Amino acid sequence: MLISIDPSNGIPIYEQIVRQVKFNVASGALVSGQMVPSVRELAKTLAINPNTIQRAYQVLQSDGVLETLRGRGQHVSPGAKRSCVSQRLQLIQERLELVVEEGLQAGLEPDQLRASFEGALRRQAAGSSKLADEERT
Amino acid sequence: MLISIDPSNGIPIYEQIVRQVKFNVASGALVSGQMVPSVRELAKTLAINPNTIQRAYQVLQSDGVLETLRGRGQHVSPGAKRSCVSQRLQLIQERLELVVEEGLQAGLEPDQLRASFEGALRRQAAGSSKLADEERT
Amino acid sequence: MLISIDPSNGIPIYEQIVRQVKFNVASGALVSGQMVPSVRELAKTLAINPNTIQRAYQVLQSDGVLETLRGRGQHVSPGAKRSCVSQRLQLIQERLELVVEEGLQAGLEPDQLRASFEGALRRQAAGSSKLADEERT
Amino acid sequence: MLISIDPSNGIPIYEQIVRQVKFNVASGALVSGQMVPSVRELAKTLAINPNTIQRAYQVLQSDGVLETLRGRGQHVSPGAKRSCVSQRLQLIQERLELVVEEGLQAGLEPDQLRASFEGALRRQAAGSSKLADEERT
DNA sequence: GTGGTCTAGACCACC
DNA sequence: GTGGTCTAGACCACG
Repeated sequence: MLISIDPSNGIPIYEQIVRQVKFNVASGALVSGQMVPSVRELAKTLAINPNTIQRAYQVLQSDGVLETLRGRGQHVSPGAKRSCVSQRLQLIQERLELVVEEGLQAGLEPDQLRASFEGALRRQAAGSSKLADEERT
Repeated sequence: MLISIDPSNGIPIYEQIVRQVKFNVASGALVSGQMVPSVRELAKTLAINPNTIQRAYQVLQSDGVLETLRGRGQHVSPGAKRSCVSQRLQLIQERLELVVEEGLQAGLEPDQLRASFEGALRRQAAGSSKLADEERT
Repeated sequence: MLISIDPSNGIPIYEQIVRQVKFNVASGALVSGQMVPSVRELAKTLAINPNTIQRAYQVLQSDGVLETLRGRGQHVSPGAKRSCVSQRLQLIQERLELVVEEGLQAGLEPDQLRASFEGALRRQAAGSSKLADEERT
Repeated sequence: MLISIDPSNGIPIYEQIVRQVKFNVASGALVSGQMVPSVRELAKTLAINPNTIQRAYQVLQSDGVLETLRGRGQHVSPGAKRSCVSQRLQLIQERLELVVEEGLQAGLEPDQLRASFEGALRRQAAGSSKLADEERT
């Protein structure tokens, strides 16, 4: 599992952790039942106050992503992957809906929006395939 | 000009005002040279602290949307419309790019994304035309 | 609104606050839209660290009971009463179910349980009416 | 004797063990004089830290349920059954009292509570008789 | 004035 | 060793 924090980007640190853990669960980098680093350990590796990690883990617990095993630590709860993935897809859907709405409100024709969309798709596909190529080397 | 504030949606109130003024300029509801309400007046009609209006106007000034006429108040600067429109289109473009990127990262196929996009387009087109119909009555 | 804290009863302080606020909402002592004391104020009156109050309010927010109004404080969200009441009734129902289950498992006959239940009902009714009488004086 | 542990349900593991041993004594699955598994043995079968078993046994000793036989281990003390049964009945009584009290406080009428109680009784009776049927097969 | 975040350090129960 | 709670004090954005 890889977590990286940017303390100066406006998003609260605990929130960054929450998102990245959910992202890791959704992408399969963290599987159900797997232990996550202890509060103190993660705090040390990220050079962050343990309270902040604690808070992130609390949020993840109340979102049903983590479960604590008494005295042993925290692990990814069963079923977490499914909920994280569906959450993520729903988020994307909502944002797509929103940007389309704003585009139409701004006076863009559906065809103009469609062209922008296809352009974005081409650029991103190119970028990611380039990345994949680089990884292959 | 129509401005509506929601004090409990997380977005700072001054930011809500900035966005809605820019929106109104971009859509033509506010034209260059037109005076905007004074700080005190707007504060009273929105039932909001004058400091907040003041701050919103400051941001709009430094963004080149408003200009102070000494002793007479504020008016929409010449050329504001063009910059607001282009800002808006750029913002939409960026967000579209971003949501496409996330969708691909989440493992969606381009065709799935395209289907979501077309669905959103249909729904929004239907919604807005219905709204226009209602306005016509 | 009346909140009283017992720092030595095992239940975390923030949890005691959460429960009592929900209780007050359910009983109508706090109505939708009403402001609750500010974090600092409540902290002072209860002689408790503001962080602890903050935490209680956070929980109440994520439970949909409170909403923050930017820069002005927190108020009871619309619809909070309904959800608090239904939560409470559901809790009572679950506990009743549980105690009946345990009673039967312990070998008690339904009639014995019923007698205990009626006894409890009589005692509580007597106690509460006595209380009501005392309040009347 | 059957003991099952859930490390992620919030109740301390040693407490879960204490309850289940008392339950087994009350129900007759463990009779006075019968030896209980050694700390190490139970720790191994439950895959739990021996310290935890040790603590559970300590509590059971101070509650008068278990007795140490020097060098031979622990056995159920004489009279343990009676005290476990009475403890259990008292606990049930208390909880019934409490739930009735809360129900009345929540504004429920005695008749409503009674209806809930009878409903719970029916459901549990049905559930347990079905279980008994299944066991018979 | 308001809430929100973060740090530092302490204490506790549990395993 | 683990997580959970609490205190104290600081800083920030917002109104």
